[in-house]
Amino acid sequence: MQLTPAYKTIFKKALEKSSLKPTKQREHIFSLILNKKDHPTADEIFTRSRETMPSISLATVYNCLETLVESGLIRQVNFERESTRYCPNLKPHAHFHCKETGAIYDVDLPASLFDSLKKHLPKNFEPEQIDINFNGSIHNTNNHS
Amino acid sequence: MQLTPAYKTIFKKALEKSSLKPTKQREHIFSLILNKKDHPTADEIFTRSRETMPSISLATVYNCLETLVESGLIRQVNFERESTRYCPNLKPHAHFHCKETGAIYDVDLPASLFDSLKKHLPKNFEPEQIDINFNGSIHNTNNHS
DNA sequence: AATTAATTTAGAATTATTCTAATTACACTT
DNA sequence: AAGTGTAATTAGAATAATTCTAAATTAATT
Repeated sequence: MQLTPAYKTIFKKALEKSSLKPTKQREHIFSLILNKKDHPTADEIFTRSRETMPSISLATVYNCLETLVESGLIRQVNFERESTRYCPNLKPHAHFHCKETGAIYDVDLPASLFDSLKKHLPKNFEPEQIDINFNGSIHNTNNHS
Repeated sequence: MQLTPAYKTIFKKALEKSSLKPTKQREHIFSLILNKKDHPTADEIFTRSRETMPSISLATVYNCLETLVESGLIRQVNFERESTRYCPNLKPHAHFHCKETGAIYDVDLPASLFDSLKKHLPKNFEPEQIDINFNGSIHNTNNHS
């Protein structure tokens, strides 16, 4: 679990901007999320972290995730009242939640779609974040090939 | 807290379709949500319910809300990991969550926007529900009038 | 009225997350 | 290199929304 030099710079810059320190734990958790692009929960991240950093605590995982979100390095994803999940994809996208398997998929969307959504807000509403979540199922395409 | 005859019919029909019974408690909670179109939490609904139905229990409120959602009579709204809120507006719309006051506003959207969102899904993804949530703040328009 | 299944109820249990207070690590000065 | 001050980490307790459990009640049907 290592950050590439490029990401290491991004990581340090983002934290410095909020005068937060680039600690071992924060870097470790950031690299874990970057290197396996699923949408893990805090608890899953805790379990994965301990494999290579056995002394880390669950509270630290929660703390680090909070600072990474604040710094804009990762995003939170919430479906209904399930555990919060974390996502390193910072491009404009939505999420699809399969109600059968519980899996979450990124769905890339053009920025223009987000813009046209914003147009429907009253003029004095200032959105900072737009979350688009699909809930449904995934059909098995038996295409007889 | 009374349902109009028209809503009473809608209420009964919707429950019958899932072979659920139109009980006093379910009707009471449905009418409470319809008559005050904010976005109350289960606990707020519990408190309001007790004013006119003092014997109702919190578990029943949760049970009733679940059946009303299943029957398609109301919608759930979730913001981050705050308490689930409930919404009687069944027209296609999004929600705006003000991070300063915590208030939630309905934002009407044309059905066409939901359609164009769906076009970005892989063909075998079948969405049942699309949630669009704005998070931000509301600017004070000091228009010197 | 009797039967059966669904619903309600109170309170216990669960679970994700946050809080608390103590310890540790780090940056900066001397 | 030692001392100082602030931020971060840690373990475990606390919180809060929700779900579960088992008993009691209600409603629909024979």
